[in-house]
Amino acid sequence: MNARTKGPTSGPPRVEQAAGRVVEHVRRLIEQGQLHPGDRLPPERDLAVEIGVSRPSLRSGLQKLGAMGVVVPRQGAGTFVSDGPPKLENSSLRFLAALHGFTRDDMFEARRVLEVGTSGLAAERATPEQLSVMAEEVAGMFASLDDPQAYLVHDIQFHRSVAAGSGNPVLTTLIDTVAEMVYETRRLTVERARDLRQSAEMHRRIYRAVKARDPELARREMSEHLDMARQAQASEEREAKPARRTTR
Amino acid sequence: MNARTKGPTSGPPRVEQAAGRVVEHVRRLIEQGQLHPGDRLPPERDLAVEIGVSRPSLRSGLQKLGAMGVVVPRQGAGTFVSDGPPKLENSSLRFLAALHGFTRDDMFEARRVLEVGTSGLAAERATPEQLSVMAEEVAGMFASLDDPQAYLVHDIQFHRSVAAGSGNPVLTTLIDTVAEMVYETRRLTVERARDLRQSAEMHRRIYRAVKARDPELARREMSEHLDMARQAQASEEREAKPARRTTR
DNA sequence: CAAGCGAATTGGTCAGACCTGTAGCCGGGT
DNA sequence: ACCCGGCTACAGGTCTGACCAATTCGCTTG
Repeated sequence: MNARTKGPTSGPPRVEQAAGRVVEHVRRLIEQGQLHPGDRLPPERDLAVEIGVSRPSLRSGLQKLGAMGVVVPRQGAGTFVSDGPPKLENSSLRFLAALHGFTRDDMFEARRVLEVGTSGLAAERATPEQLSVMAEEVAGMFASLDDPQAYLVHDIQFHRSVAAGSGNPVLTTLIDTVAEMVYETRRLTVERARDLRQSAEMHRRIYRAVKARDPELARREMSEHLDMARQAQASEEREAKPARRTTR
Repeated sequence: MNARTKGPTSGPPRVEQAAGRVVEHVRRLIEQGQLHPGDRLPPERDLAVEIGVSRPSLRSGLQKLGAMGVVVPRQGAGTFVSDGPPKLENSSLRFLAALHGFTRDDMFEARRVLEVGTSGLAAERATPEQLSVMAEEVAGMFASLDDPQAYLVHDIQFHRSVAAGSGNPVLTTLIDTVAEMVYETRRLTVERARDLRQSAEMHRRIYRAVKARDPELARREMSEHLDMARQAQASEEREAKPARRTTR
């Protein structure tokens, strides 16, 4: 029975997973410099032949790459290598949070470690252009003290600009990933925020420390700010749903 | 049921991606506590019917979840919710590195920001058990000064134990992800390492600072150590391929 | 020459079939 | 009575082939 004619192809016991082969193949193309951000991949039908797997398998592999944020498919147009800012798929952290019970405080703490260190680096290296972006965002915050949602956008952008000022894309990516999760929650509660002016003031102090090239001060201000922000959000949440327990 | 008869007439622009639906469905199961780490998912054929997509589409979704490290398929047995330590798929960072040209120094710097902050937290909170794990790994390092590969394993485990000592799973996960990439390279060059004794000595100093509950000192020692490690690896690499010219 | 239309291209999905690996049942041998 | 071997149902892994939906772009037409 086992000796019966093999299936449609010469398929020997391939231990290689088809989807995995696809990922490997694309990785090789990228690492060999044959594929750059923004490039279009070959059509699925061609690529499937090229790699030697069926189209459904190829598609599984592309889904995998899509989940990693490496490629972006556009129906009717093709599949493209991601060209936006580097970003780990945030849903990944979401799942880990749900599976292992990460708390909001854990997130905030991780963010604090990341951003405190990064703000110090930014104070050492931020370019004048980057500094001016920070300044604009601070101004934007002061200009939208009566519009919490708009304020939140400037808040996010300010932190991104500080991260960018460090000149380290790895740190920028990590901060984006963690911060996004925090902000996702915040968006729902920010309407209840008070003391937006005080928050804007703290951002301005961070900016001034960075501009003054004082890493130590920048770290201290950032640390203080994030600690305050954590408490603020906790209080907003308590107010929003006093009976809400931790979503385990 | 719900036969989505998509007649050419009433066809509403259902942009719902099949694979996306699968991910959403599983996420809901997890967040509702109906699926815990280690659990087995329903068979693909059943799950496909339950969600209302075809099996190939379901499989695409599962690949996506697999790429995020949420589920682990085992041929013949079933698909299981990951129960190991939380971990972002490292290949994700590999791709970002290849796509956006992250350098080894960028990685080391990110690691330094993460681990310096985390070692401070560990100094404040590590439990006696965690401290003893750290001590064991330090001992392991001293015991394998003449076996670079074995030394490297203890090195890795020591850093993990310090991260664990912070009690913050988010930080632990992030450090694992970044560190893994660094070690991946290191494994190839560690044979050329010199000064393993000095490295072990530095680890011991970190351990003593953590045990002494001195966050400031722990941070300083960790920072110094990682800076030294970065230089060591750079020198190992230069030695490994001195004739390597611009191949890019 | 410009606007509009339709065919070719390309991703998105489905259905059915077959192979391979795993785990548990069951019988025979010890 | 116990243990070991093969057998079988189950579950994941893959393929073929087809059709739908969105986009692009060349071609026709006013």
